[in-house]
Amino acid sequence: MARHFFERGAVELARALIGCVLVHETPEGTTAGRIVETEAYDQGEPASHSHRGPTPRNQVMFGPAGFAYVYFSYGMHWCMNVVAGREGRGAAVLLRALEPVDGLALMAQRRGLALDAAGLRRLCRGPGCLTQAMGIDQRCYGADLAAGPLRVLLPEAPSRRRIAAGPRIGISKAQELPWRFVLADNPFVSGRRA
DNA sequence: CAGATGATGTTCT
DNA sequence: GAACATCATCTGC
Repeated sequence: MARHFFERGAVELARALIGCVLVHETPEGTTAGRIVETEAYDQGEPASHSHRGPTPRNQVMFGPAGFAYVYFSYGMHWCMNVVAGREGRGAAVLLRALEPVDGLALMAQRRGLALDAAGLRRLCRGPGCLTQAMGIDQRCYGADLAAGPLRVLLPEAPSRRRIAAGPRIGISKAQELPWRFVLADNPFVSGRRA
């Protein structure tokens, strides 16, 4: 994926990433998933980690677009963002769910799930779940998503995308913004559909 | 199905 | 001390 693809505002990038494929090559094997749910975060609204300016944790959000912002959530889970916007703007897109595409056995092993219908649906449903399935953690902080072992690809066969927007999940501020995007009617999205 | 709750560590006030 | 961009598991419909 060319750098140019990522260089736009978080809301626009959140829509554009729906249907793209996230790949991670590790010594254990390769996993890949189609992005079916995203959320936009920008320094101009109070729900964003970048709202109060750069800190050691969020500094990559203020750098150039197309790099990974990975943070530790609730003492248990890793969450992954794609940095958006121009350098100096704290903007990023949270990946909330993937449709598993490749390396399903490795994903199931990392998640401790069986590869039956129920396990398959839960493999990458939720921001903490998809990072566990893909083997994403603090080592991926700042990773270049345009080229490298963790990267974003355009879909091989771009399907017609019906994208629905709604309020973001799990936040207490700026709840009115419809900055969550899902691939409509996709069974792998987390939470509610809209 | 919906709603409540505990586990757990980092960051900020 | 509180808040937190979560998840699995429990309860009661």
